[in-house]
Amino acid sequence: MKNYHHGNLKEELISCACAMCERDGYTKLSIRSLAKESNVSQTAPYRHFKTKEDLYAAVSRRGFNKLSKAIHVDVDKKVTKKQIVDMAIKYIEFGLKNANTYDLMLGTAVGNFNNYPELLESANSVYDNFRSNFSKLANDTDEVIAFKCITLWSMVHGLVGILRKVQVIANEPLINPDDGPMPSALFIAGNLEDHLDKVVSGIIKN
Amino acid sequence: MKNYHHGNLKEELISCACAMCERDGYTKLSIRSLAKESNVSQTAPYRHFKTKEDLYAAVSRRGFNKLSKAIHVDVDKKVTKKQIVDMAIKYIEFGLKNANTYDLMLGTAVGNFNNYPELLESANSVYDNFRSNFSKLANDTDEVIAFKCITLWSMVHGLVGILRKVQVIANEPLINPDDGPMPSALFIAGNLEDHLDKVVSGIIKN
DNA sequence: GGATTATGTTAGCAGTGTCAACATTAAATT
DNA sequence: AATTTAATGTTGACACTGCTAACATAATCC
Repeated sequence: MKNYHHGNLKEELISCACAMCERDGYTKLSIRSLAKESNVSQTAPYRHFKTKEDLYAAVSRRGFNKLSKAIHVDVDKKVTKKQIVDMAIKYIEFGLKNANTYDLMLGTAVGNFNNYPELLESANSVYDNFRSNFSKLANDTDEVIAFKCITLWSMVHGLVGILRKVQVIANEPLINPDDGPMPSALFIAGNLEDHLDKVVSGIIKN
Repeated sequence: MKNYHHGNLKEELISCACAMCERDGYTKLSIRSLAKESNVSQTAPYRHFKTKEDLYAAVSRRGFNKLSKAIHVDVDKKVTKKQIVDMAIKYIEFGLKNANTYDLMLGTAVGNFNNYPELLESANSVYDNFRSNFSKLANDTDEVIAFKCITLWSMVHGLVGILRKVQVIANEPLINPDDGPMPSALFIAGNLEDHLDKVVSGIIKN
């Protein structure tokens, strides 16, 4: 046999898993189907991921890295309120455009991030975007900044979850139920900027 | 055999499933383990739930009913801002105290609530608490009320999710990582009232 | 009371996570 | 360079899962 050893299987597995996760949702992602889609034997992935949670962690990490890049704002000293609102919108857009992956990232499939230092690092880098921006907005103590971060992060995280549910649950006329989640989300996102602006105003007055 | 027919199996299955769901998480809840725990054959539950999603929907519905009761405020005409903040705190407490069930309710395990009219009704009743309170707080149009509801719901939903992640991700000193999620949540919840107050203030100024 | 329906059981399929045993290649050591 | 060792692949197997079909029993309806 020529390529008994693949050479770059781990990378290929992760890429493939990321694609499958976003395509079908992480619950449909199985190690066996991943192996099949990658043209290796059923148990080959176990050489690189001891458990399914390990695989989840790897996919999740990619997601956090992507999210971190998506919301990053490159600024030197001062940050304006508008830039924070922009970051919030970028975050929400990521969550809606990568809904399946986002579910994995912020869900409970990976129980404890402490078991996956690299994942923890990537998730931290998302948080650092929040902290960095808020610290450049005003001269607050670390504790106040942390509270602001948690509050805004909760807001945008909640919006990602609720915007996907609300058209089903609330049955409100402001969202067209015939549309998929994306159109309605974009619709709201357009008007949401004002709301986020008000919310952020409330937060930074702390 | 005496009791070949159980008589009240569906109810018992749902109760048992709710307990198992909250105890082990909905991902660990299997129809077969549920059957075993209920002392019936493996496939007996299928007489009452055609698919696993049907079972999820039943458990989720119980959760929404419980949540709806938990956040309900009985008022006649006027609602104060404090009462809205109270409702928000009650919501967050529910989400943290029933974390596993909450994951099921607000997650994607039940894909489309429209397939489960009773579940939809129960979820709607939660939303109605928000709407009812906001409509008694100010004289807004339906559209404005809807936006306020979505904003606040997102806030509290997000907090439920983030408060459980943040002690791991953010590594902030304000939360003791040795504590379980409940103590840290309660700690934050104590100080959170002020923050929620400000957020609600921002929302109702719309 | 007999037919129909509801509700239970047993047997079995395909798919899953995971492990053990084995095969082959790459890397490290002497 | 040869040999040992480690890394990485395969096959086979076990227990568990969702789900269906075929059958058994009990409750209900005419």
